[in-house]
Amino acid sequence: MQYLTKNAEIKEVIGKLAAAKTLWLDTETAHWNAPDPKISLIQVLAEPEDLTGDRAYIIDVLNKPDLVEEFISQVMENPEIEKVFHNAKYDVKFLGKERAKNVTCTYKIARKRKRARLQVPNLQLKTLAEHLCHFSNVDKSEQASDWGQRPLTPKQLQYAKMDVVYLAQVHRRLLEIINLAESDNIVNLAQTVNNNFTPTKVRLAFECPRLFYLHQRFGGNTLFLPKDAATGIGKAFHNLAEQFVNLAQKSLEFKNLFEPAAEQLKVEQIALRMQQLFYRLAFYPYLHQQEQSLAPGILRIWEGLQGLIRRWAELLVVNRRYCSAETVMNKTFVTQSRKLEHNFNLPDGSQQRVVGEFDCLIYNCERDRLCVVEFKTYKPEDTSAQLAQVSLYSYMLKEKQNVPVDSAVYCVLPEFKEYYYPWEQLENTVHSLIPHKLQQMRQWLTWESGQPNPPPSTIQPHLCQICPQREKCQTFFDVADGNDREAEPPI
DNA sequence: TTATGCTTTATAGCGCACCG
DNA sequence: CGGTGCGCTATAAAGCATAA
Repeated sequence: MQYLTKNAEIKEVIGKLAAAKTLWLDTETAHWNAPDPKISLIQVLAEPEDLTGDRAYIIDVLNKPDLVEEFISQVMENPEIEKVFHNAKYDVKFLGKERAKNVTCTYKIARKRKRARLQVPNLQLKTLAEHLCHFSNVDKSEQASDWGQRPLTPKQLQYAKMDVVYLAQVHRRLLEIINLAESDNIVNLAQTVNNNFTPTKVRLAFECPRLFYLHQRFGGNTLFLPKDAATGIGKAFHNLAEQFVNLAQKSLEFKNLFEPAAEQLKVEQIALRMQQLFYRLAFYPYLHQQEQSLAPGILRIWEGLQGLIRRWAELLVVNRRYCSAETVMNKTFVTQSRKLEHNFNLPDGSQQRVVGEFDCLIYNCERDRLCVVEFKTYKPEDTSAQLAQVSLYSYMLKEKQNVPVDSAVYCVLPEFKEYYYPWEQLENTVHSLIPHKLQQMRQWLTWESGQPNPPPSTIQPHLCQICPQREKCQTFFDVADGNDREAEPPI
């Protein structure tokens, strides 16, 4: 350690320090409690690998404002020199304030990273030196001693030199820790990409892996629509169907329909009354808040709703035998969160998360079964893919609540038609088909143009004729895999 | 494509920990 | 003691991802 008290040697050292790239600095002040504290020492370390403080300078600047000024102008103002302090604000107050350039504060760094990684009780330099570096028995007892006295005690000088040693080490460790944390963040960020599948995507992958691939990579439509593009019908229907459930549960008029004894209830009559009620309470108001442009579609929606209500009337009449008029609605229409998620174990040992939400959940008292309902507002072209989709809903709900769950698909347009899949049938589908399919889907998505084994085209040639991305599929896969199309079934 | 909800961003106030 | 500025919290707004 060099303890500098003579003006000439101090000036010489300041001149040397002015050429440094980085300096680790600390100051001691006298009379910190008084109205005008005075700076007493400037400790400087230019060689951070010094663990003993032997290479540290202790510059005595008590009552030497001209030397302080020289230090400020030569070192503090020089933006080429990085000045590292702990709680820099305090020291900089005595060393040029806003004139100081390129100042680093380890206290600030530590605060920024405290929550993320640092496991320390507090952020004092002493604590950081002990917890982050290999120092023990860091003595801070001199910190608040009288730095205005001369001569300074050996203990004070020892403390003064070690402070910058701790500072340099703590600074180095903090930078290491930051780098670690940031590279971790990058990794985490990269893994945040969407790697979930949904039952809808699984259905699509069953219908046509290529369409699934194109949609996933480039977006675009996925619906196999025959020709009449009945736009917006699906959304409107889903909304209205949900409104019906809400109304049925809340409105007394619906409840009153089921007051008579179960044997006296006639499905046709109930259905008609519910249709009328729904028309008056929900559909008519809906009609009038819509633009007239939907007029052609709106009629079809009403037809679909009538079919739906008719079907539900049957179910309600059955359920009425098992419960009261008050409870039949709440019992039949299960309104809980429709969101589902499940991690599937794949054949290759990995896992795949599937998330999704179903349309509607009903309960059949007679069968003592829940049933997930999926609405379709167009003619289904591939019922096995549809089965795959609803089997996922059933399975995921069953896993969540640990009761068997049936599935139904209501094709409400062009006329009401129901597909019903009892759980016993679905369970087998899920176990035998889904894990393999999920694994395939994952592989398909990693396929790049030019590689072998592209996602195969649908095995149902008639779908290609109504495929919404027919041209894209042809050009993309023709270029990528010229002779592959030859192997496909003729359309 | 659209509705929904979760995430990010914006804003502001406040307490607190740091230095000697 | 005293100045400071960061992070935490609460709240609101905007953006983004996602599901069908």
